[in-house]
Amino acid sequence: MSDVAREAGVSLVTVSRVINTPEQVAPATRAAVQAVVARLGYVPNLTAGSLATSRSRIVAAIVPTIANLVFSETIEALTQTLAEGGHQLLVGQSGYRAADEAALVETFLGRRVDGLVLTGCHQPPALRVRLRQAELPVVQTWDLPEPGGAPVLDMAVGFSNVAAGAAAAGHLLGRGHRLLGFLGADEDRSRLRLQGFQAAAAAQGAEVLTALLRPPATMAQAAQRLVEMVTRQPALSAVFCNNDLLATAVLFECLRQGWDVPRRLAILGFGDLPVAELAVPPLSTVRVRRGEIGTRAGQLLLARLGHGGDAATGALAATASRVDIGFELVVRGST
Amino acid sequence: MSDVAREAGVSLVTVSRVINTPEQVAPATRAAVQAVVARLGYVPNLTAGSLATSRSRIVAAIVPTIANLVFSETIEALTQTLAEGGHQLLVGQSGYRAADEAALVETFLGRRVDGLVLTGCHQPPALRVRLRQAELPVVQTWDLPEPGGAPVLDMAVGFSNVAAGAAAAGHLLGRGHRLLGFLGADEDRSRLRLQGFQAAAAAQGAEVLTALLRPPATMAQAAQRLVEMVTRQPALSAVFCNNDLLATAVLFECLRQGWDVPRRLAILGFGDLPVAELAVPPLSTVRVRRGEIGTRAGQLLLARLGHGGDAATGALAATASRVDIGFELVVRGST
DNA sequence: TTGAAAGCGCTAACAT
DNA sequence: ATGTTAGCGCTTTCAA
Repeated sequence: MSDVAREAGVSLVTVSRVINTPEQVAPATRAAVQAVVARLGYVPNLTAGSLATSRSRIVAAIVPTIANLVFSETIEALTQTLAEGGHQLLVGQSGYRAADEAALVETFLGRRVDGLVLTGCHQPPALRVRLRQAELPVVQTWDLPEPGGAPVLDMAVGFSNVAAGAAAAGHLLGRGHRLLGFLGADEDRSRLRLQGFQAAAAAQGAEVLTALLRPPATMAQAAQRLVEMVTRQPALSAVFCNNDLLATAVLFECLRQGWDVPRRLAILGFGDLPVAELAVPPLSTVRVRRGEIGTRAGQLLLARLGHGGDAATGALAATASRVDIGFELVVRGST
Repeated sequence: MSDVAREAGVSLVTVSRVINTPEQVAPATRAAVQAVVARLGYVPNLTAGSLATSRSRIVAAIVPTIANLVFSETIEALTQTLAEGGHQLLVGQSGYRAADEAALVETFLGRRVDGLVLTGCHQPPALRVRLRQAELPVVQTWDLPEPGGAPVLDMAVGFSNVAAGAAAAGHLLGRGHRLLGFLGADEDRSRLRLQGFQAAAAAQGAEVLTALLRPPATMAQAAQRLVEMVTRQPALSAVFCNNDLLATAVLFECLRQGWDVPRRLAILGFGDLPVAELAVPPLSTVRVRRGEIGTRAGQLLLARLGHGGDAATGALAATASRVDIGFELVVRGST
């Protein structure tokens, strides 16, 4: 920067202003400095800027894994939204392990990230305390705290997985099924859906067979567990798969076994991934707007970080800091 | 840090050493400092550290989109590998747009990232120059430069997409098909495969019908274009889909149309995603070890950044800086 | 084994 | 509209 200043015959601050607040610099001076910047190929050091302003323009997100369309679409939208606000995204993967999540948070705090996006709302107490005292904008995503549970840490975007599970059961019960299967990964959100699913089934005196797969749940596991379930309990007539990919695996397995879908076995998926609509028969599923979770999370953060916002806007954002994006039951041919 | 130093009765440097090179500090001092660190909940500011050392411990990666299993699995492995070496990953999405890619590179250069991972090896000349003069470790991934094309910028991990396309055609031709279909997104890697595919077909006097979908290619587009192709050219007996998801869409469409797979239409996929093996019939496909691309890219960077490496190791890494991970034709029931 | 001094490259606050 | 001064929080000499 001092090279540029010298060559342009101005001081350091002027160069700084040309880069950050060009409108504050006289057009002639600005043009001269910009010419030197271009000629020298000068790239401002954002690290130094961050140190001076104590704002990194970096946001971190922690997801269980990025190799799952469910999360990657959220991250895609988040990256996009943040980029529009001039922020970059640092990604961390917890692998569904709480210890890894805590370690990642620690690293990100060290980087002085401007905000943090977490997956889920069931952080261990120690981590909750840590985040509180860090006074860092935090958005919890994907689940929303259930009444009576731990409150929102700061901001949250998601929906009630318990309600989604209940809606899934409601649909299948409405179709006359009395023995339901539940196939999902053994992780937070899936268990919440199971909770709602079981409660709704129990309320109508129906039974639920459960298969929780070790995360990350694979399609092969799903197909195998399905066959086991049906073999052991031939009365099983409907299964709720906690992810459309698992549902697709189950659908193919039925094709292989010669089981008619939905007559022999009804299949309900989750997520409404592209495959759901195109499958034969098309999959009934619970639609969740994954991208919107990322977009809203990004917007909440940007608002908090004072993008085009005065105090009033900040206050507004604060009131709306718990966003329920809901879910939608999409009934197609598989149920 | 000065709070810690004062409380522990030592100087700043000592605290710094306890954090970065604890073995250089006397055990008693070390323990005392660590106790204060814990008590105060001190988190070292990595931004300040980066400024002082001019090493950010951040690597950036640019992919077309993260919401595609093809790339997200690479990113997953890369994140993992880098994390083991104490580096974090900043992600950027180009959306298949060269201008966005260049803008992202500029931002990342400003962050003084320690390394950069790019998708593809067909960067525009201006960007190539920029990267050269930045003297930044760069890994190009997914394609490897073809002989006669632009050389590797610095390091590369990938395979020959042209050869993969040729292998795909070779397989279908060997099955006796004379009129082949090609279904893929209109983007670099897909076009390279098309190139190899067409060349191999032409060499045996076979014809190729091409459908290039605007990226990101959707399953719905694929199903629709397939029907168009088959309707117009009933002699079409085999189609190479440039992604197993597109192949799955095509497979379902055949089921819907009542076209037997592989007898009426043979389907060859690309990638060997989990769905390929479980589909009915299981999809023949071209297997690419997506995770390994990320792992190897991460290893190349860490080696270059001097992890456990002396000059000799650095030299070794330099010689092996073009890694061909190959591909593998997996023949299953769909061809 | 520990410490003092001098930056890293930038920006905030206050001049002018 | 532009400049001066004083840091941001750490690490790197070099010295003790």
